[in-house]
Amino acid sequence: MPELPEVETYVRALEPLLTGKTILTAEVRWPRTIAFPEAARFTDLVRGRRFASFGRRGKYMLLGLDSGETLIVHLRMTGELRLLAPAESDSGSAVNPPDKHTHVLFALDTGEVLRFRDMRKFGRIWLVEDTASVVGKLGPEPLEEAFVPQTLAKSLAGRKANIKALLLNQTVLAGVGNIYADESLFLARIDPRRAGGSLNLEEIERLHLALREVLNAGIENQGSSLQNYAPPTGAKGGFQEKFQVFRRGGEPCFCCGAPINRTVLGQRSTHFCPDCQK
DNA sequence: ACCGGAGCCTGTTAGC
DNA sequence: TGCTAACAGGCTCCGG
Repeated sequence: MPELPEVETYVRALEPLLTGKTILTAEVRWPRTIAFPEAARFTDLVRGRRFASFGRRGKYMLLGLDSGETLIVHLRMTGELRLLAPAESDSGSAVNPPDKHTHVLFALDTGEVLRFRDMRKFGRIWLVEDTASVVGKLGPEPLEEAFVPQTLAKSLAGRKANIKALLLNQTVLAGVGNIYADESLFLARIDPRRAGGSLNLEEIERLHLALREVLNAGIENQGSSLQNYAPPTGAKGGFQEKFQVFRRGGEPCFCCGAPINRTVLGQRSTHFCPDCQK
């Protein structure tokens, strides 16, 4: 569920917490979490490395190390990173022992421990020299200036899949997930069931603007906190308070009062106003 | 090239 | 009240 605004919030929070700190050791408890390289090699390679840079591509966090390699973290649905103070991070500590959902631990030179937890075990971590091997196929960043309506128009041209499914497709656009897809389509007043290729230029311009507005509003509110997501500082995001349609099936549209429709598109629950969105 | 569906996971919720 | 089944949704893989 962490999407672009949540991951951006995460990276901004991690930067001051981790900059300049060194990984003494890493422990992998659920090897499948490490997508690349093999877990034993992963722990070898990160040992003694210092956090040097912080970035994001789509829903991927890019944590640059002083070796030149990049630690890439994808939280998928329920992943989280927590930095624990020395007093509470002692592995034998009764204060705050790692639970069964803690899959990777990084002991830092400050005595702190960075824990990767993930209830659903979908989250993944890579250590690569070339980030393109992981994020190279992603579509454009929706908040960068290079992303213009024409970019979107090219990706949608001739596509028969519904626009909702295409917005979730990370090769069309990087970083949009179920929440921000539904909210953007509502703001753009476009029916999520429409074939991507059926949108005219004016609708694509509306959608382009809506995507940027909704994603920026998400970042300004530090993301959306539903069941599982909270930034590493522990403070919760607030964008869930601003939802117009997401998880509002059956409730009245804030714009026209019609009950919000809930259906499934692209294997995802989809929420829209049948009157406002055409 | 494109599209839709299965599978990966487990805690929470809905329904009998 | 207690059990089971559906649901949540990020992504990859596979068949058509």
